[in-house]
Amino acid sequence: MTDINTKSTDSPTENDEETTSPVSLSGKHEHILTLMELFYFAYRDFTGDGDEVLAKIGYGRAHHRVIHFVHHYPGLRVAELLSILKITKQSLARVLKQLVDEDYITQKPGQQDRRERLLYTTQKGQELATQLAKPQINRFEHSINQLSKKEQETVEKFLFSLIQQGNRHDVINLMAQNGHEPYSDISKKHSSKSALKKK
Amino acid sequence: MTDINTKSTDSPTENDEETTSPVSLSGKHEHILTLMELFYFAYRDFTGDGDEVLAKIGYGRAHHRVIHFVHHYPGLRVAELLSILKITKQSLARVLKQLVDEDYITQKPGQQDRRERLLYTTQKGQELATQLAKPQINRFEHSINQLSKKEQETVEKFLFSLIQQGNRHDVINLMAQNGHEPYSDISKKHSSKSALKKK
DNA sequence: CAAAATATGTCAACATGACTGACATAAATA
DNA sequence: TATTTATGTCAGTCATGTTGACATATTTTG
Repeated sequence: MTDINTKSTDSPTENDEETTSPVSLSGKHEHILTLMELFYFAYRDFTGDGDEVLAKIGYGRAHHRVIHFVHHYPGLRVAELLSILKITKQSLARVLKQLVDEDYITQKPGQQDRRERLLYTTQKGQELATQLAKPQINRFEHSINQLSKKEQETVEKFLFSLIQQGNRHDVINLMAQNGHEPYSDISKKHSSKSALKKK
Repeated sequence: MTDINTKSTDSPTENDEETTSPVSLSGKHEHILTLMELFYFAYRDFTGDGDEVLAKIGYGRAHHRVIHFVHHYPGLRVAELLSILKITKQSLARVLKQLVDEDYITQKPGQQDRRERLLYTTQKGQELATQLAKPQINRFEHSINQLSKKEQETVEKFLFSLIQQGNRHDVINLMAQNGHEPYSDISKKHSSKSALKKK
């Protein structure tokens, strides 16, 4: 009941047998749903940022993600990348192979464990990574600059807390590689048995 | 310079011809990059929430998105859905057809404009929508509950500001259908020529 | 040291969900 | 009446995800 669509007259007058009562049954969580949608819209536009550049070289968003993480975490192992992206080996192999073949990424055996193939961006890869990152960084910079330091921390805390419990250690460990301090509550104990970290 | 990977000994000693200097050349925007990654990880886990339920009925995330928006905005027009999802008609048609055929969604001609096919969830569709929403709502609720009212507004403002300029009106107009007030700065003027709103 | 475990790569086959571009219909509008 | 609009549909293609099996090199373990 109660009509919603200010837009097109809605309120199915006839043949409303099985349609729902227009207004959000979700009423109770209306505010949360709205926030979820803002999150969705933000991500939708965020991921679109690199598309033009990618299209020019025949790459997709999967390539973008790979090159981003390899660029930001040089020496990343394949297993770590898989854990970050949460896709299958085969899925990664396809895009990674292209990136390696086309000289955006190189692989080097680890020194301690020579089974590992540590990933690095080449000069060419760095240039691409930088180009792809530009619009996304701008987007985030504009948004974050409208916030106070304290507010920025709030956002950071919020985003971190949205991450699946079991994945937070991995994220912390990953980011620690670039000198980042842990996040609030989580980093109290644990820190070993991560799916990301080495052995 | 400066070594990064605490993990596996990195620092490519030999054959480091074209690999990059390990540490983030991105140094300047290190903090922004980290925030972007948190955003990515949060979204990654958020979207995974419905997977089990979806798998049981042979649906994918595309179905989830469609049923979510139709459920939350009963009477949605196809054109609005296309504008929300930013995919092509054919892409939408495929999943929408399945949802209609399998009685999760029904279509009714608009009263004013009978060319329109207003979308509504059926009883069955509502149940599915509710089930799919549950884990995501829980995720957001937990996170948002850790914040003060003021902090919640900060997060909302931040997410909204991440949305592409040209798309913000559409989002506002869409959400207004469920009685939501505009967001901060943006809603000063404009409000007509939206890609979403009716004629 | 031999056996088991690990890190990675690869192959074949397949599913989902995007895309393009063309064309059709019904209904609203100029 | 002619045009535009909202929607649907067809054919074909591509990007990216999946499974499961198997191969190789290397490290770790009993």
